[in-house]
Amino acid sequence: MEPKIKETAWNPEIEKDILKQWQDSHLYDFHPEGDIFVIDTPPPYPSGRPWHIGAAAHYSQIDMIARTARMSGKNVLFPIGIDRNGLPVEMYTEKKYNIRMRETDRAEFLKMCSNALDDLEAEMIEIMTSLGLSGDFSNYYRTDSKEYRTLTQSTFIELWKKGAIYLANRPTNYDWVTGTTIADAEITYVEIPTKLVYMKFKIKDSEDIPVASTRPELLCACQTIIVNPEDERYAGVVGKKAVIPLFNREVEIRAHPSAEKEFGSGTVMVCSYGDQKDVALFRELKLQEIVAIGKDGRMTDVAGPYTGLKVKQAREKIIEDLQNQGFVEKIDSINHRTPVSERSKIPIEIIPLEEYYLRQMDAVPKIREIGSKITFHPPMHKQILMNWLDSIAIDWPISRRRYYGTEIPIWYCAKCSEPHVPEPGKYYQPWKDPSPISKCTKCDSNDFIGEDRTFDTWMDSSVSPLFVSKYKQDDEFFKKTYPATLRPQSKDIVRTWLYYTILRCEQLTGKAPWSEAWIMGYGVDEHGTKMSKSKGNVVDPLPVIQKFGADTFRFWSASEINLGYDFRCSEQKIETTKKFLSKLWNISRFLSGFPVLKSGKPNPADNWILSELDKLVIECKKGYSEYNFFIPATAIREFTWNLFAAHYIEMTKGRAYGTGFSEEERDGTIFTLHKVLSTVLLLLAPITPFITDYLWQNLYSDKTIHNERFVKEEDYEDWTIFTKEILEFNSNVWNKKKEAGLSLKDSINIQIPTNLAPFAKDLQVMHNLK
RNA sequence: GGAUCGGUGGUCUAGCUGGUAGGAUACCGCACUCACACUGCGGUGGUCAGGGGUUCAAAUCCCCUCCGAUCCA
Repeated sequence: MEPKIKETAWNPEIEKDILKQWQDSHLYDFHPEGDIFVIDTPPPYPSGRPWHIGAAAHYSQIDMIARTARMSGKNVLFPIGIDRNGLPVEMYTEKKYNIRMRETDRAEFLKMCSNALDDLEAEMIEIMTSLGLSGDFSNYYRTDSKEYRTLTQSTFIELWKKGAIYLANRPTNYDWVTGTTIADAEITYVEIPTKLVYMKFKIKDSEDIPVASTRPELLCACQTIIVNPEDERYAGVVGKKAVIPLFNREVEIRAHPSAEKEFGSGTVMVCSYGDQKDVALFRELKLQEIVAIGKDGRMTDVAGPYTGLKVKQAREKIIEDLQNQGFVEKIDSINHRTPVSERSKIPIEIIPLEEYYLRQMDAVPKIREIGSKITFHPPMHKQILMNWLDSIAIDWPISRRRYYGTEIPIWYCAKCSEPHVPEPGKYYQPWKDPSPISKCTKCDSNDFIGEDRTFDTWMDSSVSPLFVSKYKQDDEFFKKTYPATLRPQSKDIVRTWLYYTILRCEQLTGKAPWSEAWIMGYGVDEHGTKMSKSKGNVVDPLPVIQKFGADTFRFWSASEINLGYDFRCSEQKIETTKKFLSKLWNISRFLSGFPVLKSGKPNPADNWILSELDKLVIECKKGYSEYNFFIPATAIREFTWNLFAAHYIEMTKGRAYGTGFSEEERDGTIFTLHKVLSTVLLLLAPITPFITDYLWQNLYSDKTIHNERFVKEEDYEDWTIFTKEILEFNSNVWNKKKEAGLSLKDSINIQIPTNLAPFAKDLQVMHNLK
């Protein structure tokens, strides 16, 4: 019999034609009716080349979720967005054009950022398309678009009017060279040779204690000394007052576990602010802050004789003075892990600045309640959210001294400084737009100054479920699509994106933004370490996909990634995954030589494989219901390769060809062969949409597989009790032949076990038994 | 300092409501050319991180220690 499929291997080039077929037929268009399933897709950030291979795997899996929902009969809204706000693109642009943001015209700088993003975005879209994502590419959105930024600003104005926003002075990371607050993400750590100075602090009625510090210039801002509670050396001085050298001010000595016994002297002076640890301790111990460093990077007047000196100069001078007055015990030279600004390369300072805050402290109990009702896949990652809720200590600072972000829509009265927000529903750029407010509500002045700061990008990202559901734009659509069904994302941004989204959506709508959250680990290199450009272990997904095809990449992703755990990315593993697609292809090629029969009377071997197939269907359904594609991928591969092809097809080949069997016996098998393959194709369709659609349309239908529904289990009589014995018998025969130096085709005399009597005829033909 | 996850043949991974440690890859050997060399069969290789406990029985449950990854401070 001539196989209908001619080629002997799956050719990934075919994917392009299939993709075109899908696009032309608008196969994945969303219809807002019936049973609706909304995915709150993460908009990826195009911060540079190449895109992370782990991200490509991530989006492949999100697509599997969409396809799973579609095959379960849902109408799926699978939006595609690109996140374009924030600092990384500013840094990318500065580097690319060798310019500095603050020395460039703002409008011009924004244009350059936007152009840079366009290029990076194009490649991202290309990867997403070629992966076969069934998302809505024709309406893809950008978080820096007028529409999106209008939403961010409108929701801010809404919350402003509810009194959820306030201005406060708090310690923030500050880069005094470029004059801006910076986020933790913009800080890098470098080892810098530093002097660790052991200073003598006097104590009343006790011996002096040594205090080691790398920041002696902050002595004037010291508010307490801490020692480890288990440190016997200092047990006697806890609770006593120590005198700060040079400044003669008294501070209390306290016990605190964050003091390391092994580091330096075992005592730590806590100053406002040497590092993030100091900030936490000031907050925890409710200490009064003393601002020692100004925005110009110089010591303030609390530094007494050191006022006006730059931090580095002040440090040198103070060490000299301490030595001259006998306060120095010794000085060690150490390499200190110092936080520096990624931009200016100088150590950052932590200084209090006035920024806008969004109230979140009072919302925590409500968020905890909402969070507990959201179904997490896998359930263990709900803990990340709950732990975070327990540790929230301050409100959310939302203003940033940056350019490429959504502008904070506030105008200040030039006379009395009273802040005014405009009406929601429009996009405002206060740094260049004329004031939409005509008269100050406080002093009647008509002169205004626009705010020049932008929002933290999470202010934009946290309203994504509202944007995709057309909040305040299309009420009818909103009612049908909000709350969304599921939020897919990676686990490292649970504390940010997931948390902020619940917070903001609850504040605005009073509801949870989705009922399910699907949390993925992330891609690490083949040795298990994080990929980063500096380490040079980044794998570019584009050539890998071009070389092996999207389906190979997708099947690798499904079979390699256990939901919620980190996964390793190795090109070699992706390559070997291709073998399975070849196996599937060749099984289909073999079956394509037989007519497709709609029914047949199954023989014992057919009953056996059909009941194994039923087991597989149940297993896959379990995996799909949890959106854990690792389960169906590995189960299908195991079944197809090691049961169906290796044993069942070999057992029934003779019968399928019909030599020495009745027509009824033959047709029962041909029916079963197609029944099994068509079921496997349906089960695989969400994972490998290209090859399954191609084979489906060549063998079973003139329509796409992607309009089909999942098969249901059929409750066959259970023949799986024979599985173990069949496998053992076959293996036994193959081994005996090998021992005897016979070819697999040669005849051999082996007794078929009585248990396997129902399969005797098939086994006899298969092994050419005497 | 806190949290989460992990430590199983050279490498990677499944098993973890306790009952002979499974698979992939690599390596070695053999075979066939039948839908498939992108094949089939077989083999070498493991004190399941270490220690203690519970049990007739522990990779699996409990405790401690060590190591790694990530996040938060």
